[in-house]
Amino acid sequence: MSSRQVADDLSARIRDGEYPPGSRLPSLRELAALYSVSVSTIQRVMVRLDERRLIVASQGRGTYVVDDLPQ
Amino acid sequence: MSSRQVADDLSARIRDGEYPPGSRLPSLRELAALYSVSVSTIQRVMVRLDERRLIVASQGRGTYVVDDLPQ
DNA sequence: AGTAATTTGTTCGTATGTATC
DNA sequence: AGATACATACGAACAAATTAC
Repeated sequence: MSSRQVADDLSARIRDGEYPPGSRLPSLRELAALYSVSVSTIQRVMVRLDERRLIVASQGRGTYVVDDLPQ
Repeated sequence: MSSRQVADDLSARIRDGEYPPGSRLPSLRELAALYSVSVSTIQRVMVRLDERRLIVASQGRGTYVVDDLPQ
């Protein structure tokens, strides 16, 4: 599974409210297990979501859905 | 140097015409050497530029600046 | 109050796979 | 066939934040 596919899936889940604004996403390791891909791939996924302004990552804390989704 | 810093720098160079539309960017290894970062970081940089619709990567060929830059 | 341990994101380095030349 | 190039995987080390003691 490619980083773009996973990014699109996660983006959709965020849009659908499965991960609402302000909530914390599963950790990179957890997401890797969820999607059966490597942590490296999930890192590229997170970079995509970051560029899409959907998440904000914080070292040591976790990755959070932004308060105000674009559009 | 972070992947976002490198991505911002490369984006600016593309915008400035240093890497014009249709041209091929240096290879991942070359870029890694240019910015004194690892190839892994450059890969995340490329994902950012891909999300910004500035480049198109082609396996086995290289990474090219898109013909029509956004905006 | 303070420090050690844990968690989590970030970067690094290497190896393997796939595609192109 | 061989070399080059991007894509994914894996493991390790690092840095920042939190938790446990």
